[in-house]
Amino acid sequence: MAAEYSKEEIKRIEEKWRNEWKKREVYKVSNDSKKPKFYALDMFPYPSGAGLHVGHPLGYIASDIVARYKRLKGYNVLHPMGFDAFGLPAEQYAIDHGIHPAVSTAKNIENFKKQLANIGFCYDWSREVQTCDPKYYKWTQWIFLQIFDSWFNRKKEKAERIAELIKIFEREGNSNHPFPNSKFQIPNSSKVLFEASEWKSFNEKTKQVILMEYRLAYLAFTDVNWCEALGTVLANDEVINGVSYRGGHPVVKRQMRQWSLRITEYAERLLKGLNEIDFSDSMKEVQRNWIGKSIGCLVRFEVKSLTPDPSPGERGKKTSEAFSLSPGEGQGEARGRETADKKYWHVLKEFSKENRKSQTKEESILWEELRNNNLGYKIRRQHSIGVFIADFVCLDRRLVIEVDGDYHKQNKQYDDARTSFLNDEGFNVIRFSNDEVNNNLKQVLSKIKSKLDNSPSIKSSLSPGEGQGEALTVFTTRPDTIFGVDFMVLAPEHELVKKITTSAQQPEIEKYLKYVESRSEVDRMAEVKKITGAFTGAYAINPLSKKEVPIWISEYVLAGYGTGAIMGVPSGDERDHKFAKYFNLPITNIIGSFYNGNEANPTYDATLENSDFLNSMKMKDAQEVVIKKVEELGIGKRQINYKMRDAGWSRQRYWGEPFPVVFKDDVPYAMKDSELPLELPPSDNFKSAGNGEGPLANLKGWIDFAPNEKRDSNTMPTHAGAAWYFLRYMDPHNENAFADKKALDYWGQVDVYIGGSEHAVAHLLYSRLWVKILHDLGYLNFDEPFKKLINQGKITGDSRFVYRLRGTNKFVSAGLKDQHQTDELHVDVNIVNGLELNTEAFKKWKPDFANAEFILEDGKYICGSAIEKMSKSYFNVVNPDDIIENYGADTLRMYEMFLGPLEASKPWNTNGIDGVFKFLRRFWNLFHDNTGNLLLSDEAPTREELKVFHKTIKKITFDIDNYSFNTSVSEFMICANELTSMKCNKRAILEPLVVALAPFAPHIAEELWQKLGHQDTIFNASFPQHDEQYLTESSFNYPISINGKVRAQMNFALDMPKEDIEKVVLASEIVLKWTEGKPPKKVIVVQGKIVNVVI
RNA sequence: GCCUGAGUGGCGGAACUGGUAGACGCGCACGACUCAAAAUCGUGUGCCUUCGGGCGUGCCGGUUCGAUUCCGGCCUUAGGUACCA
Repeated sequence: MAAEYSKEEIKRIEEKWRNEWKKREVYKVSNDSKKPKFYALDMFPYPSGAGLHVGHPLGYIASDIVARYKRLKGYNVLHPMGFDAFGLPAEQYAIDHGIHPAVSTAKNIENFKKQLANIGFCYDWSREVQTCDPKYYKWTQWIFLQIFDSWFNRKKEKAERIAELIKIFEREGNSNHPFPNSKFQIPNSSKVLFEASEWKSFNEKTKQVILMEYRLAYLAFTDVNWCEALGTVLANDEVINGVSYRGGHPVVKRQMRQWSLRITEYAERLLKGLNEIDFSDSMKEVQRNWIGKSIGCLVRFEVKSLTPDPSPGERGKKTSEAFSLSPGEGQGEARGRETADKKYWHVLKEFSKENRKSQTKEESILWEELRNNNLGYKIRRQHSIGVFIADFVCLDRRLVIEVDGDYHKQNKQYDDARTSFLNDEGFNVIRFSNDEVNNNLKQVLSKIKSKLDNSPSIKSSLSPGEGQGEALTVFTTRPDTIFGVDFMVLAPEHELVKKITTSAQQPEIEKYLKYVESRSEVDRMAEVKKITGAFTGAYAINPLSKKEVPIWISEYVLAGYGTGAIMGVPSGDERDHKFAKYFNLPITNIIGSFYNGNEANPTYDATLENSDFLNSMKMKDAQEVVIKKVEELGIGKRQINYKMRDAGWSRQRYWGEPFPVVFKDDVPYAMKDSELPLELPPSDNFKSAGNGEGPLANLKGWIDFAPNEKRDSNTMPTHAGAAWYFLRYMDPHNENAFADKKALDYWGQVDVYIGGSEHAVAHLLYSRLWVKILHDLGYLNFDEPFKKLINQGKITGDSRFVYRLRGTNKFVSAGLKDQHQTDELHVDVNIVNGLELNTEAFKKWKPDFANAEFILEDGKYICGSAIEKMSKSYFNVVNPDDIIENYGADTLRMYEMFLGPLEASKPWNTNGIDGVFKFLRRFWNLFHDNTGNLLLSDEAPTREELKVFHKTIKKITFDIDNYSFNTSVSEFMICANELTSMKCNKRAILEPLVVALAPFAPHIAEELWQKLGHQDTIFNASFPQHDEQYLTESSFNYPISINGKVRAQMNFALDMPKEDIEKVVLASEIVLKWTEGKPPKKVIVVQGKIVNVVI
């Protein structure tokens, strides 16, 4: 059986083992094993029509090596593969070529699998998943429904079932769990809170609308990125610089009824989770930026030159006898303006004054307890709300506390009317009898306290200006600069703009609003730094300095972030500074010499000036002081904001998962588990149905499938299927659950996940979200999917160019091109050897070039070159199939690893591949004599041979554990070189060495293993372990350096004392030559490392 | 602008917590085999050099007996991100 490692032999070996592995089911993985588990996962590919180029398998090879290595190390290894098979390109292809996405997708998958098979991966194909398979997406839909059936309990910071929420509403209303979206109000009401009794009185639809506001998957009108050309909505991360990431079509903002995932509720947990997982710094940073947490402060500014035109109308009609309700007495300032009906304010004020003077005994008792922040809340008494005067009220928590005199007892009807009015105004009412106050004051107070504690603070939930007078609330991360506020800026869309604009400024504001409206997202992106704006005519009063500053509107303030309003601090903020300069607004310097008059300085280090009580304070310290101050004054509070928005989850597309819901009376209801999957109906019309409806709307019978019952015409984004596929691999054929609990618990987290960094935000965040939700609902015992993530670098292409003389069919060699007028053309890298063009192949390459003529240099045509991304249009694509054809899969695998660190991006250059091929041949030859016959010796290896072996195993084990594959390939080469020069053919060395090589070059290893006489696959063997005893040395060759430069080497025993070494070194000829006999300044001896003589 | 990486021979890249810079491979040069070429094998290969040595890890400076490695300041480059207050 003579054989050399030739092209034909490689083909034979590789094909043989691919078949044999399949036949013997070598890579089938059991869920039932006593071994420790290891889960090595690749990002599953989207099966594009273009097929694989050499860049694609890079990560797959790395994970394959890890998987095989871990298996040899005694782990039960899950290493699956599947396809992210729903998606836009297949659908676009269908529209362009009339081929159904299911057909083209299946064909592409077939092709991918063939290409992958050639490389010899150890995937357990019996676990393959395809996201477009109804058996798979049944569970994508099912998980979606679990999310739909969940809400986020902020108190517990976790998801819970909607049934749980309904119980809470039935018990206590929503005061402990206000709407996640502070702008939402109960339908047909302006209220944001409701009582248990009210919940019960709501009709079904109202209840459903309210519940929708809590669901983690919800349907709502949202601002979406609408791409007219693609006829669909795109997620924020699918829009780049105002155009679609695929195709580069313009994208505009538009309001549409869309499914969204309430990922914002998980912002903090997604952020915290990053600390527990092993992702690269840059990857974590990208996610942190995306989540965009900023800590700051809300501050309310009163609007001054407001001439309100209150329209009490309805309210005024309600009982006017109300004025005389509560007898009372006391002092107190007139803050009622904010809640009182403006028309009656002057009357109410008088009543309040009167009342305070004649307080009941019980009221006095309670007031003593409530006043001066005794409960931690600011309580006012005899405060007018609308046309009523409340006994006590906490404005921030919107709670009215009343002590009923005898009058109320006799008139229950009256109390109800009053409660209902106060509820409408957004207040909760809590009542106590005189008896309770007299006899059980403690309980009364604790009831009040708990009610207050559980009510949301209005400062966080109110939109600026809402409810109370006209005021606007800003969000700032720099409260320390509040004395530097020179103007206010509102987003053009801000609701207060209409209310505060003076008639004089009306035309200007309207003109500006028109301008803003006319600008597309693309325009805005392109001119981000352009300064525009308009003055409203109104002024705001700085709550701390009392300074009046003008209120402007401008595009640079975004409606969607913070409160849509900012305080302009030109000395400290670049944008504010430019704005002030442009519109000639004054600039107050609060940072002294830190401000140079020309540009803003956002420093935190300055000592404040012109800042009243903050003067001579460091900015850093002033931040806390100001936050405390505004909280004390009740005009602001600490606030955390996130940039991240909820994730749009609807696509106006055909080739995706249908939403498993049924609309009745415009309310979506979950389909039953037994009705899943809701299969994608067959269709040949993939064009958008217009009106923002998806292509499914073309199928009228499917959409309106029953009287008064409708389906959703949209489908889910590709992220849906990809958000949980790693769980399905654990138990891919389960028909009763997305995966069996036992399988989920056994496999747990993905131990290593390898894939491209382009999925940093979308896929990885959504996967993390889905896992967190499933964890909260009790399906998983882990809440981060990926323990470790590695981003393989991109392999770039090495392009070649030819230079054509303008207007001719003559091509000039690169070195001479500067002498002519030429056009640069890409040429197929496969017909260029190094830089030298194969001119004959070039003539055959394209008909146009059949008659090409060449101007050569030194008899050769030299091409130009450049590193670019690998792409068909650059003709620089290298197909792995071609490499395998010439060198075999083992060589391809090792060469891809040898190219450089896995995470670095690097250019592909096939030239170096010979080195790896030669190594494998040399390795093969160690086992054979020069006629190709197996020739092994059973003699005991020498100490030198053992040393080489153990050194190699040590290094390779270390390198694989650290994902440093390029250096392990080097180490194998060194080992093969050394053993070759020793002419080592000892079985005791070579047999375990084959096992070590097997993860990298499985085919050759398996063949040699068989030749060594083994029946079973090499992958059931054990990875060799190194033994330190063969590596310990008794002496060391010390480098002797003089003034840090190595001048000589001297061999000393490792246990030789420093002093002795020093003596010998100083006495040596070489050192004497440098010291010229003078005593050295200093001698450093580091045992086992170095000797340094300083002279 | 901001964030995160990276800058080492002709090229891809090594160098563990500061300790012989350039492992391994490609390329190149020379040699062997051959009539010759290819393939293969062997030797050499950071730069300069007056052959003593000098200079060298993007640049400038610092710490140290000793710095690719640590610190400060810059430059270049890749990727991410952006009127986010």
